Amino acid sequence: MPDKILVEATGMAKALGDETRMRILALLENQELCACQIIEMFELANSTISRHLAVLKRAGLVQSRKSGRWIYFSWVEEPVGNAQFLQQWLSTVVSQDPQVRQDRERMREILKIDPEVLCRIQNGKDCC
Amino acid sequence: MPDKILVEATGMAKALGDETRMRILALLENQELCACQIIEMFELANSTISRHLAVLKRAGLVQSRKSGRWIYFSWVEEPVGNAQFLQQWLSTVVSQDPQVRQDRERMREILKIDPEVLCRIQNGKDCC
DNA sequence: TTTATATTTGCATATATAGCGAAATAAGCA
DNA sequence: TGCTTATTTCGCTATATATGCAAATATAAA
Repeated sequence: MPDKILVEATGMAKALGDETRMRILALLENQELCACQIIEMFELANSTISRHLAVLKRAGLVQSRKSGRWIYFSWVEEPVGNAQFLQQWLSTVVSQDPQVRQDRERMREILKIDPEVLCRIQNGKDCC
Repeated sequence: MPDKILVEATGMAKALGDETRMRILALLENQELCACQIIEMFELANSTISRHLAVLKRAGLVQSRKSGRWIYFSWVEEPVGNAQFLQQWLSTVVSQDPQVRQDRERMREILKIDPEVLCRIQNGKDCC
């Protein structure tokens, strides 16, 4: 629990002030996802998504854990202070948003694909 | 109540993602202030503060009213949706922050000064 | 109407950040 | 030990935005 709560809060707000990051957080609400699954969701370079995830992590909004070859991201468990409040806010936001609903449907399809296949597509030399 | 809640939420988060704007909001929590009083608080050009206030207003976090020569800013009354949630969050944030406490003490002093005098100082030709 | 003045807008600059591709890192696997 | 590969970091460009100064706008006062 930091001393400068306002500074921490500002940093978190800044992290939330990007639509892509908001959508990433929406996907992570109830489940953890590995980077390649999130990358597959957006039409952005994997390096870009990686950066967004780093921003969210640095702000204290998500956590990550390594498992085998993959890194899984999720909302921070048992949040306190600002993180707790903002998670509650996000829950209400994402529950109402049509874009989020659409993203989640698409994520259900992505989850059916073996992560190995996803990564091969994303990193393979077989370009468009 | 907009359709794209996530977009609105992102816009509000972006508006909150600046320390000066956070401190302005903290000052406005329980009282309305005219622009010149807020300007006096920060060592920034009056145009800069004006711009910050415009950002907060456009995001739906503050409102303004004209009275005579001055324009008074305040938190939106009877907020709904995102604004309501964020006001609650801000209330908890600002209640704990030392910087905010310091700002408020200083604002008490500023409020003792006649706004006419403040504006004369801020706009007068008698520069440093 | 003319003058004074509170706030905003326009223009210019500096910094921050989102984006991509390529190279680097790190972690299994053979 | 090498080899493969999931993710991150680096170098770069383009866009966004925070800032100040000066001009414009809007309102009150004379």
